[in-house]
Amino acid sequence: MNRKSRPTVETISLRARVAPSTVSRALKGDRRISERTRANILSIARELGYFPNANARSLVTRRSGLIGFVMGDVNNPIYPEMLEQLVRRTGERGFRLMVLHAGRQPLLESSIQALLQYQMDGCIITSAELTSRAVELCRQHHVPLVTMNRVPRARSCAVSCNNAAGGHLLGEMLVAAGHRRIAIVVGTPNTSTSSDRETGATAALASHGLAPFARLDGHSTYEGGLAAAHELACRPERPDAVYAVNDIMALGVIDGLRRQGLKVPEDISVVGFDDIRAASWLSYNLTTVAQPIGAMAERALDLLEIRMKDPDTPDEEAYIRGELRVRGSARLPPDIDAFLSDLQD
Amino acid sequence: MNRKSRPTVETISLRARVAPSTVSRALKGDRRISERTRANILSIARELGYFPNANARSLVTRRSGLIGFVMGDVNNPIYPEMLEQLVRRTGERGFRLMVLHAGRQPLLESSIQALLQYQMDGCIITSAELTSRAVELCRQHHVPLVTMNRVPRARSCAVSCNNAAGGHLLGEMLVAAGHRRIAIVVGTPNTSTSSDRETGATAALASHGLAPFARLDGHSTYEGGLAAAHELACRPERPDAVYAVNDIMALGVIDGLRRQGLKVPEDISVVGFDDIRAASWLSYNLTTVAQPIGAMAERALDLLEIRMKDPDTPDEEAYIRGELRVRGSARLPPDIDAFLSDLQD
DNA sequence: TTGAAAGCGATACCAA
DNA sequence: TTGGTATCGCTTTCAA
Repeated sequence: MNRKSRPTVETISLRARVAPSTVSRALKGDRRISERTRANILSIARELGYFPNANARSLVTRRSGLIGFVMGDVNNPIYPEMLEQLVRRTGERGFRLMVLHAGRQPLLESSIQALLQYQMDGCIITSAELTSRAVELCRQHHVPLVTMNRVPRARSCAVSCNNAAGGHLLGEMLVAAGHRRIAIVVGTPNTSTSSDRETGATAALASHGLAPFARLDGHSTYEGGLAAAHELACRPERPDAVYAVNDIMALGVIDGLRRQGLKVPEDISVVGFDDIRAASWLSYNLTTVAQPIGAMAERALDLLEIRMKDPDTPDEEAYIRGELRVRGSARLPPDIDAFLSDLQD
Repeated sequence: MNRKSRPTVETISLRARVAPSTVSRALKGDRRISERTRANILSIARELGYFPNANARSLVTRRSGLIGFVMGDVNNPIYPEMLEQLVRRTGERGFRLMVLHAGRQPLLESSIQALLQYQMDGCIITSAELTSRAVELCRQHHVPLVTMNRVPRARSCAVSCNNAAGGHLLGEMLVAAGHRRIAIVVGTPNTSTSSDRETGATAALASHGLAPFARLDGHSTYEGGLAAAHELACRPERPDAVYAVNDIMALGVIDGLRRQGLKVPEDISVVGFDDIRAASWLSYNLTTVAQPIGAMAERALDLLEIRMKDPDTPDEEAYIRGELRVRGSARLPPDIDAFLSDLQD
């Protein structure tokens, strides 16, 4: 008995005295196989510790069960949080997640190619850099693609928080709280995430006859937020509130303002967007809009699976509403309860 | 011309009027192929946009180029940081990383099986839960395995920060700074990471005739650190320093102490271990020992690759020394320069 | 230096 | 309900 080589369908078929095709069918629960043979085959398989070779299978079925994931900057905790959601949910659906890339640096050509070499059934992208090239390759090779929290210029499916609505909400809240000099710290330029969150807020301000007091680039990093705060704090006239379009920058903003001796929210309000774990840490206690990453991950996989079955399904975009998390980093509107209940409409 | 089906070796062989085997050899740079045919084949391949089918290849070579990764709690940023290192470095070595699991919950049996079904060439584990079962399966099926920052009871390769040495260092530093009532907040019970970091420090204390002032379980989470701090702050006699065996708990400790009105480090020193990004955030400015995750990732892959080539290579463990990062959360020894230069020995 | 052909392990079609 | 067999795309002997 050769213990080195693992059992295959053939091993089982020999033992069970049936054809390999029968084994294959029995193993995947084909209805046409009699209960007897099937039970027999199953027991042999179990006894042998058999499990199918995914490579051989995908060679013939042309479906690998693999989903590629292109991940953004791991220093923004929202991405690891998305990863966790995706890993669990892909597993539940019988797929596996391959991380093709992680970080701010541009996506390598070789990483995109892995997508094709391994015959991935789909791909999810949350990174900003070089997305268009990846989108192009996916289209060309009919690999279903969903961008998460990123609506690319090139067409593809997209799942996103309703960033504009969230930004609007935050803008409204700041105005309702009496703020008039509201600075905005934007993130990675040319990303829909940043611009939607920004325009949502500016629209809210505009509806009250206000314009942003200032607009700074925070590069979607803690350090960028820190630098933006320094700049704002040193101006002759300071803003009375800062809206950073994501939490990681907002934390930097808070720390930067405090270093300049300002109190948050007494001297200046700060709000963010995402609701990463650190937003609820006591040092920050950040008011923010929670990104519904669980629902987003679920929807992303839905969109992918639909297109695996029918590649001709037209692209679609899904926007899922985020939820306001009122904490302590921003002054509250005097009529906060009314304000919040108005949101029900 | 059928644009639906992708080119294969056969497509190329037909065009180049050579045998498929010749194509295969030319593509992988076999020395025996003449420069002429080889150049021809290469140009045709490029023209066709050919790339090999990894599934077909691994079916025959029995090497998939895939490395499985079992990841710990994503809310501890050290794991995403490890992920980033691993993704990049596996890519550079021509491998791909498949995330089998992420989070605190126990590893599913199905995730372990994916390791086998996809014929992974190796596996890296950083999670604590159910590791032993995974180790067992890997051994049984000859899948090289390295645990990162986790030395399991069951035998396998392991790469780790020199946790004992790091703990010792922190203990020495706290004592040198004049602390006498040093509390320790431990992490996930029964993990070598936590216990080594603890015993390293207690040994240092013992060498000065001290014992830990208290020992609390922080569950390796921010919230656990917070709770531990509350408990310590409420005692009739308080510690004058807290050593949390990882940064994420240390941040919780700091926030917890501050909520109780204590100042860090004026009233109480806090040190951690890992040097996650948030450790350097201004609100915390945490003194800690940096885990050399880049070097650890590199070594983990080394160990894996060696065993892919020669499966009989005996297990080994690698301990890489971490580096003290002196910041502002702990009182400094009066002779800090001397203390630091002593570390050179 | 190149070709022919035999697999790798599973699936799926066509028969029976 | 089951069997036989071609096939997926690539690699690898063994010959030439």
